[in-house]
Amino acid sequence: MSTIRDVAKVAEVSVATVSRVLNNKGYVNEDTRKRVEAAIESLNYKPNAVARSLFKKQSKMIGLIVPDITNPFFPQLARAVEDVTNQLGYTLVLCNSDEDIIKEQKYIEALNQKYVDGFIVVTSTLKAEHIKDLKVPIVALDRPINSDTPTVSVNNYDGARNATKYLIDAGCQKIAHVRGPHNVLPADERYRGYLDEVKDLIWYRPELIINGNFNINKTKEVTKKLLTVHPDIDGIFAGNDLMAVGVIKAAEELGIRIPEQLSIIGFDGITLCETTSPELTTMAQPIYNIGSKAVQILVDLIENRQLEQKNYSFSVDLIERQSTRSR
Amino acid sequence: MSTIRDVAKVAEVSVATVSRVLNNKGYVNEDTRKRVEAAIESLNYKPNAVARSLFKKQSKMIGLIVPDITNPFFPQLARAVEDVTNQLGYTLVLCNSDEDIIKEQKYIEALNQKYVDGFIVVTSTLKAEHIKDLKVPIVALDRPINSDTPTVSVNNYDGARNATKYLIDAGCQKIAHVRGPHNVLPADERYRGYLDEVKDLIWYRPELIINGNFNINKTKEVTKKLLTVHPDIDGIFAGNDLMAVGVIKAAEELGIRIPEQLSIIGFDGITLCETTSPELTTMAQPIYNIGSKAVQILVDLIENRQLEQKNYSFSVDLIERQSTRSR
DNA sequence: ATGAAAGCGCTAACAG
DNA sequence: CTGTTAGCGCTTTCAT
Repeated sequence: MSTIRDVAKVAEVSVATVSRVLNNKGYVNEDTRKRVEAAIESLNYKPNAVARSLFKKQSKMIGLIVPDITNPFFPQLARAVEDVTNQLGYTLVLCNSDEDIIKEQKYIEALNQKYVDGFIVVTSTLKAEHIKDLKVPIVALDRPINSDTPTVSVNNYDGARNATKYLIDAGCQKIAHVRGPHNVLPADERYRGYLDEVKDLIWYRPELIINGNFNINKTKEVTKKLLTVHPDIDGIFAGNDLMAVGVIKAAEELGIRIPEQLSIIGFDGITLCETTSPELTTMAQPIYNIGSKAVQILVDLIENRQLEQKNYSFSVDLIERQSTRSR
Repeated sequence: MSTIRDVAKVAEVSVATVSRVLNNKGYVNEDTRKRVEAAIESLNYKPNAVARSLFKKQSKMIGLIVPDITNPFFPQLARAVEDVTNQLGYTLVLCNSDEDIIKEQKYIEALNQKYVDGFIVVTSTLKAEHIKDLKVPIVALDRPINSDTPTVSVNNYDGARNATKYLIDAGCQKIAHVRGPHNVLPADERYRGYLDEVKDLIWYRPELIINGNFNINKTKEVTKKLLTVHPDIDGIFAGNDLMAVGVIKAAEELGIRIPEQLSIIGFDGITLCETTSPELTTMAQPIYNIGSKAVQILVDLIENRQLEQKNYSFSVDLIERQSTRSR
């Protein structure tokens, strides 16, 4: 590993000059630049990122904190984030928080000590108070932290209304909703969307709403119970795709045919939708765009560029597959 | 952000002493240690990891290079790797290579400049020559690089034999194999296992082996073709779970019932197996253990500990689910 | 047991 | 246009 001094020596200039050509900054004569470049080449010199970090107090790294990369929504997001992070010259540090505030804070602190330049976080536990004296920018993904923190997410309320409407339009006469965990904003919003769409319909009853906790097996259990008590349910809007899978499993075990007897629509648009049988109709988030936008915003913030917009709310698209009757 | 100097000042000692208590190294009087600790506490001092890195030439970070975190095998692996990395006091950098040697090399170089302490790589493209002058340890995961590089993987050959045997024992009379890409060792080994198990059986023919490239849709296509030409195939060993899903899709479209008419067994044991209908029988890798072991080895290497063993080959376990007839 | 000082590799005044 | 130099915050000889 050669250093900037070695290069300087070979090129017969000072380290300052080498630094100038390295960073394309300040005046440097064309000939000496050539010499320096030749020296760099011949020594196969690579600048030391750590030394640079120490001086600049930034590391060209960003931290991504997700609840659990194992949840199939996150790999796609992480992929987008990693791609763009990299394209913009940064390096991605991945952290799994398990929705545990302690872990989140430990990660943030540890990465701060490494001069990480910013964070992208998916969290329901981290609040304004926890990040108030963070000196680097942070952007909230999927779930807002507070109004000061730039957020990129999706219009869950509208998406949920549309999903529900779709089921109604497809002729469903009694539509249930499997909601996600309380106090996870997207789950709450999707619930609200469903409710506002059906609350005035004659068949509506609060018992049609059950909690699947964004979890397949939990959903399977509660759905089996629900379908047993209300065998006339002919449509279910699941608060996410994972829970929609749970609904499929429940229907299967009860011998209910999808979509003939029961239409199911999910939410998120993860690739898992295409591997189930029947394949899942869903309200798809533009997952890649969301991740990508979050990084762009973060890097704008890091590099002190003006943000055109602080919050981005993407809309969600219906993808019709086999789990719903076509209208 | 206070520095070690601030602490020294408050504790009325030299920075050297502070450093000693920080690192629990060298002599330091009990009283002064107390004073220093109090100062650290009162200033809420956190040592600067970058400065430390610069001096020590190591960063307490490790790089994980996988083909694509979006492939459902990798999130589970990444999760294990991240967990253990973290438990051992390191930070994980995630890289998606797309099996592109150029990207792999770019990542390695970039991380080297950050003094990353070691790498865990899943690759079929990286060869000995590419890593020969890497100064930090590297461990190969899932696929070996060369005999010098510690490797943790699974006994693909035996697993494949057992998978095939299982189908035979379950009464299948004509068993096909959907293999993964050539020159990806696990795919080759699984193919070999299948072949050795069936090559002497009277029904065996080379046409029973098709290439699904570890890809769902490709597999669906080739399998449909195969099943059309050979409608008497009653068992398929898919080289991984993803391809097994493709097989399910193919059978579905052809109206072939699983497992009554066709038994399917996959390989890997990803969680996806539990979301399909029918749920997939598979030869499951101990994915978490594999990832975990890889990190342990890597950190042993980083910290100059003697390796008990350089290569680990885990065995693979049959998990019976709904896609195969029970014997 | 403690402190002074050099230096990890780089950048950015500042001088010239 | 180029060089000298002082750090960035930490660790580690080497004295004392």
